[in-house]
Amino acid sequence: MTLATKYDPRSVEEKWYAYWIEKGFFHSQVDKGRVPYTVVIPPPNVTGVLHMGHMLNNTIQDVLVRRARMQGKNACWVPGTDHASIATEAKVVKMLAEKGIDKKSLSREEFLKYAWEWKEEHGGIILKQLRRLGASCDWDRTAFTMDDIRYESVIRVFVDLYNKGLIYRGVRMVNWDPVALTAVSDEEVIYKESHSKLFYLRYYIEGSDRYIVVATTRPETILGDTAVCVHPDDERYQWLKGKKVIVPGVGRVVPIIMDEYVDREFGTGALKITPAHDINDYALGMKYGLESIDIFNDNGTLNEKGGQYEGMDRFACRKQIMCDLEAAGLVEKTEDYTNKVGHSERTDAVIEPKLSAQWFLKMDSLSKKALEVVENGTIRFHPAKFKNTYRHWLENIKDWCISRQLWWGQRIPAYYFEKDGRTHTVVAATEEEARQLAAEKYGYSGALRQDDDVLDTWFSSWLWPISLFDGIRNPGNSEINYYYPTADLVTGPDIIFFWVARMIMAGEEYLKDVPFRNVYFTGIVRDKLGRKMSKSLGNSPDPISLIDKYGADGVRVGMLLTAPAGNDLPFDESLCEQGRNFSNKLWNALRLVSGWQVADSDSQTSTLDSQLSSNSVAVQWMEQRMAQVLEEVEHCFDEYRLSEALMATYKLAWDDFCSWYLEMVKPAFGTALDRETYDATISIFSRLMLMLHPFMPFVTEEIWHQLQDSDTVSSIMTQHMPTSVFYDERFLQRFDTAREVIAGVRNIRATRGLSPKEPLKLSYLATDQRFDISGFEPIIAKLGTVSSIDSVSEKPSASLSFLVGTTECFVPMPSTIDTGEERRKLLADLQYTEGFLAGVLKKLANEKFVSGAPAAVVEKERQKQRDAESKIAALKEQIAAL
RNA sequence: GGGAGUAUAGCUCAGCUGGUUCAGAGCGCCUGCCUUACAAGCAGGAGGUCACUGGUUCGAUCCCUGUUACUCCCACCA
Repeated sequence: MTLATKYDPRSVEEKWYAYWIEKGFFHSQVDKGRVPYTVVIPPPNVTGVLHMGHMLNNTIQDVLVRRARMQGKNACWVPGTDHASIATEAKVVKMLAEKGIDKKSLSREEFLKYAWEWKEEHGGIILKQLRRLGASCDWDRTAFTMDDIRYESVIRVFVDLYNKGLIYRGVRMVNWDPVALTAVSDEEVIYKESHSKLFYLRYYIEGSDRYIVVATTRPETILGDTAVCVHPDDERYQWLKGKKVIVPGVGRVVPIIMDEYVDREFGTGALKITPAHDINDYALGMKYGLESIDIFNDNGTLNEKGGQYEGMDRFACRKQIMCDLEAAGLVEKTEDYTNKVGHSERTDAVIEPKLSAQWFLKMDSLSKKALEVVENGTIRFHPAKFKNTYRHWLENIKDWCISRQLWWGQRIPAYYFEKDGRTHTVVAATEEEARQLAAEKYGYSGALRQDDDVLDTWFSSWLWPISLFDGIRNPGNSEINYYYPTADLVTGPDIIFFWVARMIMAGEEYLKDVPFRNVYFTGIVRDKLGRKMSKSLGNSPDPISLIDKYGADGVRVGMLLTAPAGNDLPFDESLCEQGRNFSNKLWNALRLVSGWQVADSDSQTSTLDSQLSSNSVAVQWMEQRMAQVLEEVEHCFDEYRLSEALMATYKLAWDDFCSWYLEMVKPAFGTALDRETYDATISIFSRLMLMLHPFMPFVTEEIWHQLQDSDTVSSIMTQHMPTSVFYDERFLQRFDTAREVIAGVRNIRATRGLSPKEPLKLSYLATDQRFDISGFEPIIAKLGTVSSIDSVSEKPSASLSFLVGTTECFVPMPSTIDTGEERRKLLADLQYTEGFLAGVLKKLANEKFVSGAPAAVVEKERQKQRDAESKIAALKEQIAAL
């Protein structure tokens, strides 16, 4: 069979992925005889499309999962999607608007029908895209945070936590998103620096022509002002005690209050109080019994309390009101000011603090346990620095606002009814149960009204590792018992609070155990300029086009090569190119090997390659080198250093295997390779594919198959990952010496203009016992094109030399050599070495060093001295010989 | 305002308990090569005061002080 010069990923990838699915290799089921290895995917938004962050994240998961599977573990990677309430609802609303349908004109049921249709149509694209990447998810288990099992789990948990007294409803100041028209949690508010203005407004004292100046960034909120506050110890304002002021432009008379909350240094030291629109003002309002005037509609426009500004948008109102105040002479001055303004994570709208009735989850007891398991190492973070972030958040945690004024999500199972002039609440999983409860507790049997709100998306995500195995509805079922806790979680540090911490809480609450043992935090994928990849910047490459261009293996390698845990990943397409080149390199190694003629030694001895003697040494070396790298790789995986593990394997394959090993055993043109070496080569090559398979699933499967007797094999996926065995370090070191000799010869050829084809006679001065190339002579001869290797006691005349360690090696000097150039080089080397020796001697002359340092260190220094001295002598001789 | 982290070759990063794995890797770059596996390649090579400053030590890229620069997280200063 002839193989194409270039590796073609496309056909190979399609073929093998279909094969893997067909054979059910990704599927896992409970098997008590095997150790489980579970990973749950961070569920992407159901309507999302794959971006580079997903690529990185899922590549890492796949590497871990495939490796575990090959280690004989029962690997189970559960995929799924998140309903992403706000994001998805916003998309559906937008889609409807494009069709000319206003959400407000629809009933809840009608809207949800559209939403589910949309989900069925557009949902799950991202999971299909993951297949292109090679993700070995157990697709039979694909879940959705709003499918029946997950929906019911969420509802049950809500009821349970309510019954435990951990969930309560209350009127609080919450973060209101005026675009999505819902409350959001503290974590969903992103504070961004913004260039705004600080306005200084005059508040006249009632019945006086004196005024005080108050600074504000939000002049429109004066419509809701119900007090002005100063510091009780502020000398400037003592005279204001008990006075009242007139809100500028509004005319309302409000009291002056005095409270230590006020920062005397800021602005004028006087603060306007708008209890309805600022969290701190709200607290002060409560403290002093102030009226709370809400001036906004839910969508951020002014309501009827806004008087003449009614119906205006809050920002338009800001401008207008300043205009009007200016005209009325009520503005003292305006300054540029930089402050942080909260934006909605989902809609980017400026968050409005708003007083409303919401559901909250108490965090005190939940967070305590969650902190403990990370502190005591039951769960390990990689990198560990995120423990700090985690601790800080949990120690300062506030109750979680879990209700959202949306329709797309799990509807809160709280039911209301009126009896005896009061509103009562019952919480139950179904309306039927709620009815019973109402009857039992309150003797009520009329109609119930269900709460309109749905739950925060994260209130379903936090159960993910449990609900995927139905561990909420069926506690103690065989799946949850077997697969939980999961092994590794791979996610971004940006959702450590949203998701990681809360999953830990849910795990402790419902299974009394952690949800995972390790958390691998990936970095953020950035572009070459260090900018975050985003749609608006247009700097995010489309992952699928990258796969089309470089192959899935190429892209995977590209992502992994520069992605140490927790570090941001400056993505550059050339990395994928490197990955693609590597695939191709492996492919061509296959082409080489499969083109070899093989001869059994007893039958066709005469046609065997004459270098046979070097082959067994080569095999021996490659085996040892592989064992060494396997050990290194195992160590890397233990510490979740995936990019290092890949790089070590990459070098083993490219440098050691291709550049050295294959060159060593490669038969001369027209000759055959002995059977023994051929078999060893196939074996080594195959194991190399196993080592690379977690990183590059497709190309390794393809090559591995071509290396086997095709009728006896199933898949590389079902093979066992090789493990490190004993290797002889001294042997490997001695081989490196031989490598240096070869490099030395090649260097001389390259720099002195010697033909690469003309054989050279090599000799060396055997003065240093560390220099031991015995057994490697045939290899040196072959790769260095050397016709003879001799140990000599004297430098041969008319020769060029190079040093390997302290040993001088020689090749005959060609007549064309430029002795002047040669002399300059040697002199420079001599000068450097003399300087080096001087440093060593100085150190040895230091009495404190000789007596203070360990004997071994001093001896090393003495060795350096001897080496330098002999090198200097050698260099001087060479110079003289010129 | 609080906390954490980073600073090593042109770029991205290793360097685990201070001492020949101490100055490394990959990419890039330079110079030769279309050597019958691979130019998506082969061979060779050049690049660094280990951010700056003091200190501890016989000895510091590594430990401690301080400085500077950048990054991230948290926080209700209008």
